[in-house]
Amino acid sequence: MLKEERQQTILSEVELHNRILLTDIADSLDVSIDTVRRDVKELDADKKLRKVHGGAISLGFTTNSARNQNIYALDQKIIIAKKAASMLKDGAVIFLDGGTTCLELARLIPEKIELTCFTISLPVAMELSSKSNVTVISIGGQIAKEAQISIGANAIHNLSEIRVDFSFIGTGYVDAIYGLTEFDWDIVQIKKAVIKASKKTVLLSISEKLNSQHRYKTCDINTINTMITELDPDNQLLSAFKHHDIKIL
Amino acid sequence: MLKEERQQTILSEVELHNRILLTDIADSLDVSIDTVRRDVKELDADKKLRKVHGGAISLGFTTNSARNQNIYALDQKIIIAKKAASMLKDGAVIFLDGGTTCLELARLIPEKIELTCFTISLPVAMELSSKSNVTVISIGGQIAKEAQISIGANAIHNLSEIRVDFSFIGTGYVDAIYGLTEFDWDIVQIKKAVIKASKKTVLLSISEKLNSQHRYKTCDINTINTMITELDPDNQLLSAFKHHDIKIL
DNA sequence: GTATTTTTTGCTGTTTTTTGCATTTAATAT
DNA sequence: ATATTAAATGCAAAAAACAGCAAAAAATAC
Repeated sequence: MLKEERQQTILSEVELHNRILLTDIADSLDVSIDTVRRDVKELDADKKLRKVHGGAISLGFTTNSARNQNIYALDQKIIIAKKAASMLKDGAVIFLDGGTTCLELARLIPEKIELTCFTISLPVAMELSSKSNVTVISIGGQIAKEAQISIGANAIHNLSEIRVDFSFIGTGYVDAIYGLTEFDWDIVQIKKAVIKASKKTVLLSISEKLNSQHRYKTCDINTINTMITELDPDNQLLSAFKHHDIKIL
Repeated sequence: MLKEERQQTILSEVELHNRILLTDIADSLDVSIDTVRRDVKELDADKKLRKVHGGAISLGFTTNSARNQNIYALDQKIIIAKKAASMLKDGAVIFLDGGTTCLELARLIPEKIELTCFTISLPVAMELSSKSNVTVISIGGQIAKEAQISIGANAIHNLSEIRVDFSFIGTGYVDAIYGLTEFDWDIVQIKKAVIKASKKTVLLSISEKLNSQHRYKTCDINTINTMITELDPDNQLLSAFKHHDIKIL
């Protein structure tokens, strides 16, 4: 690999993630840390990025508004994603659901944690593919157009052959009594398969969805091991869930 | 070989692959490294490319790989995609490979043709999911980060369980004698599985890739049933392929 | 046609650049 | 404070660039 090419890669990684670790780059480019250090030093001298202890950060760190599309309740979802990210342990094997909250989580996965991540979501897989520390495995199947996730018998079968440490899932509706419910039958089947394939299931949901239900049931609320909302765990709105054996973050 | 001719070759190689190594060029053109060095030096002085230590880089090469929006030779790829789209029949079951040419084909699939489309490519699957007339099935597997396609044993296994009418594939390099070759071993394995899963295989390749080889072989040229380039089928450059049992579009 | 000049090309030895490793020094975390 | 991690430094091997030279090829002159 050419030196110039390598530096370009480093630069685009920095632009993409706003910050990088030298060790990550060295690993993903398969060169020594010294080489990366020297590259970053040069790029810093050329004012292409800013070198910091252990890594580098993008110059235009503030003006990264391009990505901020119109995701509903993005701020809340980022809060949730950050809480969820704090649960990630090095070497873990996890599953990520579709939906904008899980997509935020994918974006916020720390660069220093090695993960193996299964997903049924095309956007999540795309996002994760830019992370050198994450091994991404896409679950194939028929694509549900709206949600851009794999569904159907094939996806369910594929899920039946794995077992992950944690799955992070979203839901259409959640209620302390009725549990997790969905508008869509196919989605329910997939989520059931996901839960079955997980040692622990983590529900990510904005507080607006609390105390709502719909026609098809995914699972009882007890099936969920951890529930994450944007609220403080002591918030009154969550009290109904505290009677169950659910950890609230 | 004429000097002009050689420099033209170097230039198109750079454009095609974004970067070249001087040693590779010297090897493939069968001239000394010094000659290539001098050529590249001249081309650099003429601002046709950028010379770097050990090789040269295309001027339009800014961001590394997958995420750069300006697709090289887009016009030619659109011509190819249009020709390929004309092969599509209502009710067909097809496979689409990764790569920018196949992505163009995905974009150009007519709205009035009902299709079932398998793919290993995340961007292709995303693109197709916006088309109401196409049933999309994603082939799961480990995601190759650069190419954003599913690779590995799981993907190959999944492919072994399907059989499509047509597969549209790209290739890194193609030659009338050496057949289809790639830079990457994993990619070769996947492509082999794709070909096996297809009744007919259609190769999409811009003409610049003709008469080029690399280290790992995907298949003989005879394996391909139809070959589509941006050129007129009668073009001289394609004559070497006419001796084989290949339909040229 | 031949002779001469110019250009091109490949080779040789030398210099420079790049890279990885080991060691020391500095910074950060616990 | 101590342990851990990153940075700086010097060094050596490998690769690439460079300069100069001579043979070959092409262009030009005679």
